[in-house]
Amino acid sequence: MPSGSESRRVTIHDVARAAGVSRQTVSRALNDKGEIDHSTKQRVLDAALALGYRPSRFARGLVRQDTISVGLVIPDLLNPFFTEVAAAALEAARAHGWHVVVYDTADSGEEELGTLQVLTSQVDAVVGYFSRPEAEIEQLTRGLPVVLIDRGDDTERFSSIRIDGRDGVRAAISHLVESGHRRIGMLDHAARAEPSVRHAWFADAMTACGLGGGRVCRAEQSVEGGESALESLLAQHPDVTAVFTFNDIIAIGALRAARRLGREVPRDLAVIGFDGVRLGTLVEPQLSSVALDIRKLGALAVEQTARLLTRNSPLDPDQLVARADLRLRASA
Amino acid sequence: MPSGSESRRVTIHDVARAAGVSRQTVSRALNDKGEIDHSTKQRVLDAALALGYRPSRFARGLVRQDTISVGLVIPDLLNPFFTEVAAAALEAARAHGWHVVVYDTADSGEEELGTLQVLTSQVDAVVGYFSRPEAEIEQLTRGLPVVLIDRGDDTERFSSIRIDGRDGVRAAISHLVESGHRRIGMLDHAARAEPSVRHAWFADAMTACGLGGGRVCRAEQSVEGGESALESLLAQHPDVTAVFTFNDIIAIGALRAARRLGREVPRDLAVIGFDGVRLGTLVEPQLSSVALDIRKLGALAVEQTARLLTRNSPLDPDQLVARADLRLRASA
DNA sequence: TTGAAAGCGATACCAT
DNA sequence: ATGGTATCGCTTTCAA
Repeated sequence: MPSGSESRRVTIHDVARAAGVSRQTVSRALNDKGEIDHSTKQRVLDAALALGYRPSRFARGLVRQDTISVGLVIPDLLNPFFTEVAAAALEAARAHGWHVVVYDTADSGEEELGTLQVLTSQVDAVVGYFSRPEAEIEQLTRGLPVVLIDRGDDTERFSSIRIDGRDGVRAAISHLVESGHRRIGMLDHAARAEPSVRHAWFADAMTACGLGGGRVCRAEQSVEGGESALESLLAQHPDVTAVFTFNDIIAIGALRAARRLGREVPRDLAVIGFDGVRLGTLVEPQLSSVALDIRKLGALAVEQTARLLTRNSPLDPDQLVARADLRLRASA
Repeated sequence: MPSGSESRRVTIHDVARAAGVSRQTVSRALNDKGEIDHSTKQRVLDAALALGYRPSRFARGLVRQDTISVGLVIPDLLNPFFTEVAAAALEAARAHGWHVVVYDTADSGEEELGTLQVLTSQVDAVVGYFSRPEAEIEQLTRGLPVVLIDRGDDTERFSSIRIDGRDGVRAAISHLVESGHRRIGMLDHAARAEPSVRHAWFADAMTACGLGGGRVCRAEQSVEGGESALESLLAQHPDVTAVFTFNDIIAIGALRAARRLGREVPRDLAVIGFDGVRLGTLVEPQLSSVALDIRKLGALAVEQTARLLTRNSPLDPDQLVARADLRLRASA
């Protein structure tokens, strides 16, 4: 068996002893305070280096109540949309000098719970995506500032950054109709039992355009999910000439499936996604999308967190909204 | 002006007083220890809830020396390769029960320094990408376990996960040659002054195939960088029929530029990238690449960190290697 | 310039 | 079942 490390932690005390000074003097030397003799300081620094001393972040945090850490909870970092949200949040948090602890819940409710469990004792605030009931989250976070992102409409207890794509989706459908499309389908997400809010916007827009409910298929939130969903949709409704999707990743799947099925986009099938991820500009044809300002979304979430943290006039719900607007590219 | 929060922190002491018990009893109630009367426990819990009490993570960390946090330093989270590395590291870290604090250095040496500065007092180990000189990193991390990823060859002081793509690149070039290509170019990265290690592999492979040095252009690590680099390359050497690129993101830029220039891939121009990011399967045509097992890369980095952390037989350099192998798809 | 002592907020150990 | 006391490692305050 390997010879275990039975080495006790090197503390400030050890350094003090080695340098022949008191602990306070060590503290002074290490923290670049004035009021210390240059040679003493050097001696302390040498001793610290020699012993491999590192201050305990806990002990230090205990006395100097500064450093703030926030937990960022993301369902799936590999989903480009969430990647962008994370990057945006990271950037905004850095401006505040915060440390961001990132958790990927792997799109699983259980992981979410486990994450929440360990997370809460490690951070000063929580930002991110949660699918569990509010009561559950509340119980686990007990008093921690929490900012949810894109949490449907059931957000009573927590601040939530809402996404408002109603007008954007309306514009998307209008555009399709003006382009001559009549049989328009939607690829909704499949995560929950009920249709998504985005589906509701879609349905409203269809109605507003004098069209029926539209054909809907459910899709997993992945490229593959989008592919098979489009296949199902077209199998059931071969006459569909345009699709709106829950998000861009699904749309990109639809693009691929269309190609495979020999439908040229946008000639034989128009596709409009939702989110406006960068990835949409890399595929061929470039993806039209009801696009969010994702950086602003992240900044908003962080801003609200900051206000909650300082108990300083939190933004109210109608300021916590990120609008999504139609951004036309090549796919529709 | 907003009425500032002058509220002192609620401590275990306050809860104890409110519940009419001692602090220890509060601790018991909150940590689900046995040896406590049910009604007492309930009373304590109620008091805690009422006061909005949250244990100090610092105080707790000080006495229970468990929770481990590692800092993950990434140059640019929006670069799909780094996204994948981050996701892989996150996953591996979760298995250890670690918390991962993520820092995006925005590809800037200065940010890197700033990050290192604040980071070191917040984590128990550091993993990631660094471009600064080792001596500088060492000075800033002083004794913290550090695991570098893909740090060229100048890695004396730290553990580093090396990427070995020599054979993979050789295979790539051989494949091109066998497909009839003779004039092969490379789009190297432009971050540093010297050519990259990957360029050296390229040059060696070219030599081994009896071809000259090949035409090289520098590219920024972005799709746009790849686009303009390919344009330059073809402007200077219109006779080039195949390119190998520093990484996939640049290759994808090359793909786009080729399309714009009316060169069909792979017929008029073969393209092979490096990294093997998922994104490569989403573009058209799908990207051939000298591909890494990125999850393994992340797992390896975390594994070594764990060993360093426990001072438990760290892996030696030749075990810290991620091989990259040719993965042929449609672009070559 | 330096040191002694008093916290910071929790948990562990040992009494009771 | 509950409370007293020591302790974790550091910084701050105040004397010397």
